[in-house]
Amino acid sequence: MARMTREETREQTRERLLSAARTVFARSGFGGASIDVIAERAGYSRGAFYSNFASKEAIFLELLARHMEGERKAGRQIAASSTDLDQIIDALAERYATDQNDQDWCMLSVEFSLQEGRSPAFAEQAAELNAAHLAGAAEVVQRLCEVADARGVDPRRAAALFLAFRQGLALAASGPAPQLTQSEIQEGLRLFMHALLAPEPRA
Amino acid sequence: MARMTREETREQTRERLLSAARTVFARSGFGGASIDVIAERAGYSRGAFYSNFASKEAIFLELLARHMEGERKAGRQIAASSTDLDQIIDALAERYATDQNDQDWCMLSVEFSLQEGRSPAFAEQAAELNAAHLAGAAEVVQRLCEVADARGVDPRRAAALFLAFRQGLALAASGPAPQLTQSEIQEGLRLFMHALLAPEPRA
DNA sequence: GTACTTACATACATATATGTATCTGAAAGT
DNA sequence: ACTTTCAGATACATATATGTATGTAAGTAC
Repeated sequence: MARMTREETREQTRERLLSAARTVFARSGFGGASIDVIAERAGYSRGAFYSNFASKEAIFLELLARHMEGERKAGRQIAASSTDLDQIIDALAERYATDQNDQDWCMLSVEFSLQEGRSPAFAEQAAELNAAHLAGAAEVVQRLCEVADARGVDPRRAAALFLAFRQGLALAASGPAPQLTQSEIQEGLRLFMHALLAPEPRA
Repeated sequence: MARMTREETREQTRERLLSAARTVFARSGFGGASIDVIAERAGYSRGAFYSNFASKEAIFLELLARHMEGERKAGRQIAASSTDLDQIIDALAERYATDQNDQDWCMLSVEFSLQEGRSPAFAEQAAELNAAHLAGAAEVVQRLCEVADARGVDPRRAAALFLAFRQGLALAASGPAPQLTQSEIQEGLRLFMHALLAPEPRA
């Protein structure tokens, strides 16, 4: 590792801080995470943190934005990976039931949502991110509707319901005594996706 | 209001503290709520609080236990109110989509769940409550299965999925810019309950 | 090579939380 | 009525957080 330029080291510490923050947030939640711990874990001091981020909220928002961007891409990719509805649904269900990182983020999104209701300044920035995230999910649903040749489905609504369900599942799966096994979650996701796309089979 | 006996006043302050705590918790969450604020809102000092409860966790657990007990009764009652599956489901969906208090509690349960993953001592007591809650929900599902004459449905699993979904919905409905309207939530709940009880209509 | 700039560390000021120890006034007992 | 007891208030000790101000060593520019 040769000598680094200033910009490079700065970029590196930023990344390290972000990475440490991700871990600490996942473990302690937004409120429970302290800047001290984040900085320490990254191998820096609080000074380094404040030199790179304005506040705990700022780094959290950046992390969340990055994660959502990644999720959007992944969702799109899976949706485009097949033309068979069942296959796509299976792939999505497996991913969301398995990916620990995503589940961590579901948990964080939860605190994020809670925070929104409390801090108006936070909510403003959150609204933007959430809208983008929802729009991304809606695109995936749209694609599923086309594949399934399902009409009369509002992609936005279905996406919002799906995201809500996924978040709830992540919570249920967390903790020392999860109420649902991974396979049950996967099965639940499949069931729900099929139900969302099916024309309501009312008696 | 005549003179009160000591036991009576103590009971009164206990209730007032509990009521205040419910409001403060709903507004600020578990972590954000301070004992100071709770006591003040109830019209007492911190001394009164500590005279009646051991800690913030203690009062939270008591509130949660009470709420879950109430929910269990309400669920049972609704489930027993009709012999028509659709009617029961509609009634349940309406209640869960409408009841603000219940939604507040869903949010609190969320923080509760998050807390479980962090504090082992907390988790121990939580496990008990959660188990009871889940069992109550499973009973209701059991009843629905009987009414629907549905076989091959695991009530426990279905109940856990339902609770997860409901919690996710409560989150989505909260905040200044809810992503789902009340009627969409109600509709979503109906859809999901029907899907849970239907024998999987795999192609 | 000298002067400037800045990334990060250290130390400080401040706020806010919990929990405990002590005090006081009113109900309860005799 | 006098004493005892206890619910609740006040004051204190302590912990832990954020954010800022200042210091320093290393990179950059002339």
